[in-house]
Amino acid sequence: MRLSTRGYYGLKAMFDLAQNYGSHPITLKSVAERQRISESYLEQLMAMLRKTGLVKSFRGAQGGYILAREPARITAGDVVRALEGPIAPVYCVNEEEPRECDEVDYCITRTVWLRVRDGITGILDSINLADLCLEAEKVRQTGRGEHIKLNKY
Amino acid sequence: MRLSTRGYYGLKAMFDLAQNYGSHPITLKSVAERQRISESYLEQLMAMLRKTGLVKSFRGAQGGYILAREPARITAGDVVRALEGPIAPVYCVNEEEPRECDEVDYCITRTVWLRVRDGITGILDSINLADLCLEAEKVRQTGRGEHIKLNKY
DNA sequence: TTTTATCTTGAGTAAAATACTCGGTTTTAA
DNA sequence: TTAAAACCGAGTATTTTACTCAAGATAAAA
Ligand code: FES
Ligand code: FES
Repeated sequence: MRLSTRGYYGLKAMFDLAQNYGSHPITLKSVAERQRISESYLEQLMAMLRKTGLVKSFRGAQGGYILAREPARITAGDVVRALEGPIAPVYCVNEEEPRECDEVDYCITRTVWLRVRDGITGILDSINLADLCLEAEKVRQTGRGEHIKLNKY
Repeated sequence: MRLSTRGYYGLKAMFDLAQNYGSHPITLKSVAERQRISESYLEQLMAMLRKTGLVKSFRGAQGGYILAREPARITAGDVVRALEGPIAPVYCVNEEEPRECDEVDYCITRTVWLRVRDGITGILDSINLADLCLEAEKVRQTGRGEHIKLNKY
């Protein structure tokens, strides 16, 4: 029940861009450094994010990446779907092309995965990048107190 | 964001045992047939379920498996954890041994995964095998109407 | 115009995880 | 005694993950 590092790194990168939203393009290199992601790996992720229209890129010197729209209009769900494909704990409840077992009689368990999927998507779709920036701002002001508390896990 | 087939098959198998709860031990072979799981693969899964104390086994002729306790006291979360390990969409929010990134400053994204994890565990822990049996019973009585509706996905 | 910073593309790959299979051993009810 | 089961350990093909690398395209700046 694990996300790959694509979603993990990807959300970090998008959050980084969100925090720099409104200024000049941000270079992949600087994102990679701040977020401690391999530069060449992040290249691939950014390519996916660009292809799905979540970021815009500018080539050449002074180039870089910016969010394709306001942080408030990009959700964590958008990012995860761009990098990991449709959300589905198991094949038969895939968001896009669900496949069914042969024997419907024995598919009661499917309702479990359906509920799990809807739980996940509900949460991911309810969080946008502006929320995260706001939270970061709060953490910065309270001297990270709040964040430390979260780290009890 | 996908479960492996272990959790998928495992829940099916446990549901099968739950439906036969109270009678004689059920052979692995018959579970495998009904649920269309490879017999030798299911062997491994049952071994894991036995080691975590969710099922009891009886060897020899007329042997088989039974649930180790009432269906109402076994949750989907128990089954998934037994087969896939602690639930964690990303490493740093692992239920058991969370690892943190080096830079707490950039860990706002962690709160997302934390919420996702709690969403998943909340759902999985709230569903027990007796619930599923009840649902199956309902489906059987209403001629599967309800189940078909769910399959719109 | 040349240089340099940057994105872009495609190919390649090592390691891990997945989803199994198989053959043999042990146990136990009939 | 026999046959039906669980048990065990090893092996393996395939897929996925998590990268790396090198060459090319583009555009701003010198
Ligand atoms: S449709 Fe997937 S469990 Fe049956
Ligand atoms: S602790 Fe995992 S994203 Fe920072």
